Amino acid sequence: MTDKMKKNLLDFEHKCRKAGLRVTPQRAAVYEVLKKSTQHPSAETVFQEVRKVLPNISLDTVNRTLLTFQRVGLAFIVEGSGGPKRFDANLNDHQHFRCVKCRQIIDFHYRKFDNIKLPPSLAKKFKILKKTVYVEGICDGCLD
Amino acid sequence: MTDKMKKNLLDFEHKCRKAGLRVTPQRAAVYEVLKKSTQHPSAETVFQEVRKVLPNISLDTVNRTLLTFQRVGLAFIVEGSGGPKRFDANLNDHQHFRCVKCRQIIDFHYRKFDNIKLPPSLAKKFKILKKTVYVEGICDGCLD
DNA sequence: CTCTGTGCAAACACTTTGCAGCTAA
DNA sequence: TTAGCTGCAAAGTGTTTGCACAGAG
Repeated sequence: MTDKMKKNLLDFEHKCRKAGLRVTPQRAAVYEVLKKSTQHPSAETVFQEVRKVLPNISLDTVNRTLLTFQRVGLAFIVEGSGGPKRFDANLNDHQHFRCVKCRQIIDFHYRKFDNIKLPPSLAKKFKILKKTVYVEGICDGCLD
Repeated sequence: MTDKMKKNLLDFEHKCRKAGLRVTPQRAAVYEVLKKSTQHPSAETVFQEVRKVLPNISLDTVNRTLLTFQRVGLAFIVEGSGGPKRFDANLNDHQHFRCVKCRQIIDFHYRKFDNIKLPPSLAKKFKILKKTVYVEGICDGCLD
Protein backbone atom coordinates (compact mmCIF):
# COMPACT_ATOMS: atom_id res chain seq x y z
CA MET A 1 0.00 0.00 0.00
CA THR A 2 1.40 3.37 -1.02
CA ASP A 3 1.58 6.39 1.25
CA LYS A 4 -1.03 8.11 -0.83
CA MET A 5 -3.44 5.23 -0.37
CA LYS A 6 -2.84 5.25 3.37
CA LYS A 7 -3.58 8.94 3.51
CA ASN A 8 -6.76 8.50 1.48
CA LEU A 9 -7.86 5.69 3.75
CA LEU A 10 -7.38 7.82 6.86
CA ASP A 11 -9.26 10.63 5.22
CA PHE A 12 -12.03 8.23 4.30
CA GLU A 13 -12.22 6.77 7.82
CA HIS A 14 -12.60 10.24 9.20
CA LYS A 15 -15.41 11.09 6.80
CA CYS A 16 -17.21 7.85 7.60
CA ARG A 17 -17.10 8.39 11.34
CA LYS A 18 -18.37 11.89 10.90
CA ALA A 19 -21.35 10.48 9.00
CA GLY A 20 -21.89 7.64 11.47
CA LEU A 21 -20.95 4.96 8.93
CA ARG A 22 -18.94 1.83 9.64
CA VAL A 23 -15.63 1.52 7.86
CA THR A 24 -15.67 -1.66 5.80
CA PRO A 25 -13.21 -2.92 3.20
CA GLN A 26 -15.98 -2.77 0.60
CA ARG A 27 -16.70 0.89 1.25
CA ALA A 28 -13.03 1.79 1.29
CA ALA A 29 -12.50 0.04 -2.03
CA VAL A 30 -15.53 1.66 -3.67
CA TYR A 31 -14.38 5.05 -2.44
CA GLU A 32 -10.85 4.47 -3.75
CA VAL A 33 -12.15 3.60 -7.20
CA LEU A 34 -14.58 6.48 -7.32
CA LYS A 35 -11.93 8.98 -6.21
CA LYS A 36 -9.45 7.76 -8.79
CA SER A 37 -11.94 7.75 -11.65
CA THR A 38 -12.43 10.82 -13.78
CA GLN A 39 -15.09 9.16 -15.90
CA HIS A 40 -18.18 9.45 -13.67
CA PRO A 41 -18.64 5.71 -13.64
CA SER A 42 -21.92 3.84 -13.33
CA ALA A 43 -22.37 1.30 -10.53
CA GLU A 44 -21.51 -1.45 -12.99
CA THR A 45 -18.24 0.20 -13.97
CA VAL A 46 -17.24 0.73 -10.35
CA PHE A 47 -18.15 -2.89 -9.69
CA GLN A 48 -15.83 -4.18 -12.45
CA GLU A 49 -12.99 -2.12 -11.05
CA VAL A 50 -13.52 -2.92 -7.35
CA ARG A 51 -13.68 -6.61 -8.17
CA LYS A 52 -10.00 -6.57 -9.06
CA VAL A 53 -9.27 -5.82 -5.41
CA LEU A 54 -12.22 -7.55 -3.70
CA PRO A 55 -13.26 -10.41 -5.98
CA ASN A 56 -16.21 -11.38 -3.78
CA ILE A 57 -17.97 -8.04 -3.60
CA SER A 58 -21.48 -8.01 -5.06
CA LEU A 59 -22.98 -5.49 -7.43
CA ASP A 60 -25.69 -4.80 -4.87
CA THR A 61 -23.18 -3.72 -2.31
CA VAL A 62 -21.59 -1.37 -4.80
CA ASN A 63 -25.00 0.05 -5.61
CA ARG A 64 -25.94 0.54 -1.99
CA THR A 65 -22.56 1.92 -1.11
CA LEU A 66 -22.74 4.52 -3.85
CA LEU A 67 -26.23 5.56 -2.76
CA THR A 68 -25.02 5.78 0.84
CA PHE A 69 -22.11 7.97 -0.22
CA GLN A 70 -24.50 10.25 -2.02
CA ARG A 71 -26.76 10.40 1.02
CA VAL A 72 -23.95 11.50 3.34
CA GLY A 73 -22.33 13.81 0.82
CA LEU A 74 -19.25 11.75 -0.09
CA ALA A 75 -20.36 11.57 -3.73
CA PHE A 76 -22.85 13.05 -6.17
CA ILE A 77 -25.16 11.51 -8.72
CA VAL A 78 -24.52 13.22 -12.03
CA GLU A 79 -27.39 15.53 -12.91
CA GLY A 80 -30.42 13.82 -14.38
CA SER A 81 -28.86 10.38 -14.68
CA GLY A 82 -30.84 7.34 -13.61
CA GLY A 83 -34.56 7.15 -14.06
CA PRO A 84 -36.42 7.02 -17.37
CA LYS A 85 -35.78 9.16 -20.42
CA ARG A 86 -37.58 12.51 -20.43
CA PHE A 87 -38.80 14.10 -23.64
CA ASP A 88 -39.23 17.68 -24.68
CA ALA A 89 -40.92 19.16 -27.74
CA ASN A 90 -40.02 22.72 -26.86
CA LEU A 91 -37.53 23.67 -29.54
CA ASN A 92 -37.05 27.20 -28.29
CA ASP A 93 -34.08 28.22 -26.20
CA HIS A 94 -34.73 27.41 -22.58
CA GLN A 95 -33.15 25.99 -19.45
CA HIS A 96 -34.16 23.28 -17.00
CA PHE A 97 -34.76 23.27 -13.29
CA ARG A 98 -35.16 19.83 -11.75
CA CYS A 99 -36.80 19.22 -8.40
CA VAL A 100 -34.83 16.54 -6.56
CA LYS A 101 -37.90 15.57 -4.55
CA CYS A 102 -40.71 15.12 -7.07
CA ARG A 103 -38.37 14.76 -10.07
CA GLN A 104 -40.42 17.32 -11.95
CA ILE A 105 -38.57 19.33 -14.59
CA ILE A 106 -39.54 22.96 -14.93
CA ASP A 107 -38.57 25.11 -17.91
CA PHE A 108 -37.33 28.58 -17.43
CA HIS A 109 -35.87 31.09 -19.81
CA TYR A 110 -33.28 33.67 -18.93
CA ARG A 111 -32.05 35.66 -21.89
CA LYS A 112 -28.53 35.88 -20.48
CA PHE A 113 -28.17 32.11 -20.77
CA ASP A 114 -29.00 31.96 -24.47
CA ASN A 115 -25.50 32.49 -25.66
CA ILE A 116 -23.07 31.01 -23.19
CA LYS A 117 -19.42 31.41 -24.09
CA LEU A 118 -17.48 28.20 -23.57
CA PRO A 119 -13.76 28.10 -22.84
CA PRO A 120 -11.94 28.07 -26.19
CA SER A 121 -10.02 24.90 -25.26
CA LEU A 122 -13.30 22.99 -25.07
CA ALA A 123 -14.83 24.48 -28.19
CA LYS A 124 -11.69 23.67 -30.14
CA LYS A 125 -11.37 20.06 -29.02
CA PHE A 126 -14.98 18.85 -29.25
CA LYS A 127 -17.93 19.32 -31.56
CA ILE A 128 -20.45 21.19 -29.42
CA LEU A 129 -24.11 20.36 -30.04
CA LYS A 130 -25.83 21.86 -27.03
CA LYS A 131 -24.98 24.04 -24.08
CA THR A 132 -27.31 25.01 -21.31
CA VAL A 133 -27.56 25.96 -17.69
CA TYR A 134 -28.89 23.25 -15.43
CA VAL A 135 -30.33 23.97 -12.00
CA GLU A 136 -31.26 21.51 -9.29
CA GLY A 137 -33.21 22.16 -6.12
CA ILE A 138 -36.56 21.86 -4.42
CA CYS A 139 -39.65 23.26 -6.11
CA ASP A 140 -42.30 25.39 -4.42
CA GLY A 141 -44.74 22.48 -4.22
CA CYS A 142 -42.26 20.32 -2.32
CA LEU A 143 -40.98 23.03 0.00
CA ASP A 144 -43.91 22.94 2.45
CA MET B 1 -61.59 19.34 -33.02
CA THR B 2 -60.62 22.92 -32.29
CA ASP B 3 -59.03 25.24 -34.82
CA LYS B 4 -55.84 25.17 -32.85
CA MET B 5 -55.70 21.39 -33.02
CA LYS B 6 -56.30 21.49 -36.77
CA LYS B 7 -53.47 23.94 -37.20
CA ASN B 8 -51.15 21.82 -35.08
CA LEU B 9 -52.05 18.76 -37.10
CA LEU B 10 -51.25 20.48 -40.37
CA ASP B 11 -47.99 21.70 -38.94
CA PHE B 12 -47.23 18.20 -37.77
CA GLU B 13 -48.06 16.64 -41.15
CA HIS B 14 -45.72 19.04 -42.82
CA LYS B 15 -42.90 18.21 -40.44
CA CYS B 16 -43.45 14.50 -40.90
CA ARG B 17 -43.33 14.69 -44.67
CA LYS B 18 -40.18 16.72 -44.52
CA ALA B 19 -38.62 13.95 -42.45
CA GLY B 20 -40.00 11.16 -44.63
CA LEU B 21 -42.28 9.83 -41.91
CA ARG B 22 -45.79 8.52 -42.39
CA VAL B 23 -48.55 10.41 -40.67
CA THR B 24 -50.36 8.03 -38.35
CA PRO B 25 -52.99 8.72 -35.70
CA GLN B 26 -50.61 7.39 -33.06
CA ARG B 27 -47.85 9.79 -34.03
CA ALA B 28 -50.22 12.72 -34.22
CA ALA B 29 -51.58 11.94 -30.76
CA VAL B 30 -48.14 11.53 -29.22
CA TYR B 31 -47.05 14.79 -30.76
CA GLU B 32 -50.15 16.59 -29.50
CA VAL B 33 -49.52 15.41 -25.95
CA LEU B 34 -45.83 16.22 -26.03
CA LYS B 35 -46.46 19.70 -27.41
CA LYS B 36 -49.05 20.47 -24.80
CA SER B 37 -46.99 19.17 -21.90
CA THR B 38 -44.66 21.49 -20.06
CA GLN B 39 -43.48 18.75 -17.74
CA HIS B 40 -40.97 16.90 -19.90
CA PRO B 41 -42.86 13.67 -19.59
CA SER B 42 -41.39 10.18 -19.66
CA ALA B 43 -42.69 7.66 -22.19
CA GLU B 44 -44.94 6.21 -19.50
CA THR B 45 -46.50 9.61 -18.77
CA VAL B 46 -47.11 10.31 -22.45
CA PHE B 47 -48.60 6.85 -22.75
CA GLN B 48 -51.11 7.45 -19.95
CA GLU B 49 -52.18 10.69 -21.58
CA VAL B 50 -52.38 9.43 -25.17
CA ARG B 51 -54.45 6.48 -24.02
CA LYS B 52 -57.31 8.82 -23.23
CA VAL B 53 -57.58 9.55 -26.95
CA LEU B 54 -56.35 6.26 -28.42
CA PRO B 55 -57.17 3.56 -25.88
CA ASN B 56 -55.50 0.82 -27.91
CA ILE B 57 -52.07 2.37 -28.34
CA SER B 58 -49.24 0.38 -26.83
CA LEU B 59 -46.42 1.68 -24.67
CA ASP B 60 -43.95 0.34 -27.21
CA THR B 61 -45.38 2.52 -29.91
CA VAL B 62 -45.12 5.55 -27.67
CA ASN B 63 -41.52 4.65 -26.93
CA ARG B 64 -40.61 4.16 -30.55
CA THR B 65 -42.48 7.25 -31.63
CA LEU B 66 -40.66 9.41 -29.13
CA LEU B 67 -37.31 8.02 -30.25
CA THR B 68 -38.27 8.64 -33.86
CA PHE B 69 -39.21 12.24 -33.07
CA GLN B 70 -35.87 12.73 -31.43
CA ARG B 71 -34.08 11.23 -34.42
CA VAL B 72 -35.73 13.61 -36.88
CA GLY B 73 -35.55 16.63 -34.60
CA LEU B 74 -39.20 16.94 -33.60
CA ALA B 75 -38.29 16.42 -29.94
CA PHE B 76 -35.33 16.27 -27.61
CA ILE B 77 -34.34 13.88 -24.89
CA VAL B 78 -33.67 15.89 -21.74
CA GLU B 79 -29.96 16.03 -21.03
CA GLY B 80 -28.55 13.00 -19.28
CA SER B 81 -31.87 11.26 -18.72
CA GLY B 82 -32.18 7.55 -19.42
CA GLY B 83 -29.31 5.17 -18.88
CA PRO B 84 -27.84 4.19 -15.53
CA LYS B 85 -26.95 6.52 -12.68
CA ARG B 86 -23.50 8.07 -12.90
CA PHE B 87 -21.49 8.87 -9.79
CA ASP B 88 -18.95 11.53 -9.05
CA ALA B 89 -16.63 11.94 -6.06
CA ASN B 90 -15.20 15.21 -7.29
CA LEU B 91 -16.53 17.70 -4.79
CA ASN B 92 -14.78 20.67 -6.36
CA ASP B 93 -16.55 23.11 -8.62
CA HIS B 94 -16.63 21.77 -12.15
CA GLN B 95 -18.84 21.33 -15.19
CA HIS B 96 -19.76 18.37 -17.37
CA PHE B 97 -19.39 17.68 -21.04
CA ARG B 98 -21.21 14.58 -22.28
CA CYS B 99 -20.37 12.82 -25.51
CA VAL B 100 -23.60 11.74 -27.16
CA LYS B 101 -21.82 8.94 -29.00
CA CYS B 102 -19.78 7.11 -26.37
CA ARG B 103 -21.78 8.52 -23.41
CA GLN B 104 -18.55 9.43 -21.67
CA ILE B 105 -18.72 12.36 -19.29
CA ILE B 106 -15.74 14.68 -19.24
CA ASP B 107 -15.12 17.22 -16.49
CA PHE B 108 -14.01 20.67 -17.30
CA HIS B 109 -13.57 23.74 -15.19
CA TYR B 110 -14.09 27.29 -16.37
CA ARG B 111 -13.78 29.83 -13.63
CA LYS B 112 -16.46 32.04 -15.15
CA PHE B 113 -19.03 29.30 -14.57
CA ASP B 114 -18.35 29.01 -10.84
CA ASN B 115 -20.78 31.67 -9.80
CA ILE B 116 -23.67 31.75 -12.21
CA LYS B 117 -26.31 34.35 -11.44
CA LEU B 118 -29.80 32.95 -11.73
CA PRO B 119 -32.83 35.06 -12.57
CA PRO B 120 -34.21 36.43 -9.29
CA SER B 121 -37.68 35.02 -9.99
CA LEU B 122 -36.25 31.51 -9.92
CA ALA B 123 -34.03 32.01 -6.91
CA LYS B 124 -36.96 33.44 -4.99
CA LYS B 125 -39.44 30.70 -5.80
CA PHE B 126 -37.31 27.57 -5.35
CA LYS B 127 -34.62 26.35 -3.01
CA ILE B 128 -31.55 26.11 -5.23
CA LEU B 129 -29.13 23.30 -4.42
CA LYS B 130 -26.94 23.16 -7.49
CA LYS B 131 -26.37 25.15 -10.66
CA THR B 132 -24.01 24.26 -13.42
CA VAL B 133 -23.33 24.56 -17.11
CA TYR B 134 -23.99 21.42 -19.09
CA VAL B 135 -22.51 20.83 -22.52
CA GLU B 136 -23.34 18.07 -24.99
CA GLY B 137 -21.51 17.14 -28.14
CA ILE B 138 -19.08 14.71 -29.70
CA CYS B 139 -15.71 14.09 -28.04
CA ASP B 140 -12.36 14.01 -29.83
CA GLY B 141 -12.19 10.22 -29.73
CA CYS B 142 -15.55 9.87 -31.48
CA LEU B 143 -14.99 12.58 -34.08
CA ASP B 144 -12.79 10.51 -36.44
C1' DC C 1 -22.44 -8.80 22.18
C1' DT C 2 -25.16 -5.90 19.14
C1' DC C 3 -26.55 -3.93 15.21
C1' DT C 4 -25.01 -2.31 10.70
C1' DG C 5 -23.52 -3.97 6.37
C1' DT C 6 -23.02 -7.72 3.04
C1' DG C 7 -24.32 -11.30 -0.35
C1' DC C 8 -27.81 -13.70 -2.57
C1' DA C 9 -32.17 -14.10 -4.84
C1' DA C 10 -36.32 -12.40 -6.32
C1' DA C 11 -39.01 -8.63 -7.77
C1' DC C 12 -39.42 -4.47 -10.13
C1' DA C 13 -38.91 -0.60 -13.62
C1' DC C 14 -37.64 0.78 -18.01
C1' DT C 15 -36.09 -0.25 -22.72
C1' DT C 16 -35.20 -2.99 -26.80
C1' DT C 17 -35.97 -6.53 -30.21
C1' DG C 18 -38.35 -9.93 -33.29
C1' DC C 19 -42.19 -10.95 -35.63
C1' DA C 20 -46.89 -11.13 -37.77
C1' DG C 21 -50.49 -8.36 -39.35
C1' DC C 22 -52.15 -3.71 -40.68
C1' DT C 23 -52.31 0.67 -43.19
C1' DA C 24 -50.74 5.16 -45.29
C1' DA C 25 -49.21 6.45 -49.56
C1' DT D 1 -49.25 -3.00 -53.81
C1' DT D 2 -45.68 -2.43 -50.55
C1' DA D 3 -42.63 -0.31 -47.37
C1' DG D 4 -43.15 1.46 -43.07
C1' DC D 5 -45.75 1.27 -38.71
C1' DT D 6 -48.17 -0.97 -34.86
C1' DG D 7 -49.15 -4.29 -31.16
C1' DC D 8 -47.77 -8.12 -28.64
C1' DA D 9 -44.52 -10.96 -26.29
C1' DA D 10 -40.09 -11.97 -24.72
C1' DA D 11 -35.62 -10.76 -23.43
C1' DG D 12 -32.28 -7.40 -21.82
C1' DT D 13 -30.44 -3.88 -18.65
C1' DG D 14 -30.39 -1.43 -14.42
C1' DT D 15 -32.32 -0.85 -9.63
C1' DT D 16 -34.60 -2.14 -5.32
C1' DT D 17 -36.06 -5.11 -1.58
C1' DG D 18 -36.25 -8.99 1.92
C1' DC D 19 -33.76 -12.00 4.45
C1' DA D 20 -30.05 -14.71 6.86
C1' DC D 21 -25.38 -14.42 8.12
C1' DA D 22 -20.93 -12.04 8.95
C1' DG D 23 -18.05 -8.69 10.90
C1' DA D 24 -17.20 -3.70 12.77
C1' DG D 25 -17.51 -1.34 16.90
